[in-house]
Amino acid sequence: MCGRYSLGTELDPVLARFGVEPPAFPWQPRWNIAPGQEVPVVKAADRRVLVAMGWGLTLPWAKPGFHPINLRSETLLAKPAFRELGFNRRCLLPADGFYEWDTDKQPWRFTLPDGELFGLAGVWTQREGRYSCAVLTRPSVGAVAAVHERMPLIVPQQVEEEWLAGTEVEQLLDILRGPAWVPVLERRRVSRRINSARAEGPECALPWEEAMPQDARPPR
DNA sequence: CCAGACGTTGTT
DNA sequence: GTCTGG
DNA sequence: CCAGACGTTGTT
DNA sequence: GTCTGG
Repeated sequence: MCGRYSLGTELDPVLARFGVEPPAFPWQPRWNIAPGQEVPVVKAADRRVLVAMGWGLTLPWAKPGFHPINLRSETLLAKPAFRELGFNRRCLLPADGFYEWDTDKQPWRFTLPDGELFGLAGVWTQREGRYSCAVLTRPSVGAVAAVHERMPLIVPQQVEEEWLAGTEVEQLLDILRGPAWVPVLERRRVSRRINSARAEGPECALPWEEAMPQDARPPR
């Protein structure tokens, strides 16, 4: 799945890459974005806008404590509770990396080859004036598959506009998971300091080997 | 009809 | 809200 | 996702 | 074990 990601860049590259105006909220490069936190999200309005959303959906009918951070892209449109979000409330979560833990609880970081920015597919809600969002997931492919069964759904730049504003959502979801768009991701094992959601800074992306010796004795 | 669930992952 | 199960 | 807490009363 | 917080 996708329970931690990064956006360790200044604001300007994000504005340029996603074609949005500067947001109303303050900007901080982030290397350890965790569920429950406020995250920058691109959604379509009159134009694209960059707004702050809580990661974890707040739904009008849900009991407190029910805040899905991921939704399966394969079943999204079939689920009564979520299909409306898939059709009408899609968004992108700008990222420059995401983290997955392997079966031995070791964290790995995934990026595009040149550290390029990319968008994670998401859906959003608004409740009492506050936005919230969830990241769509898919079965892992490529470099991720050896680490974890599931990974976030990445929206290639070529289809971002259709993702945000298009109407053929069902087809688009299939295409995004199809062989034409298998993302080329680089992988590296990173320091276990990422485990704590309080950790922050570029050190969160440090290769495991360089984080020795504190990482020399992993748990289990 | 009303009541109850509605998510993911991984682990058992 | 909307669907399923009883 | 992982880490960390998981209780109460009364007093400061 | 299970829930909350980040």
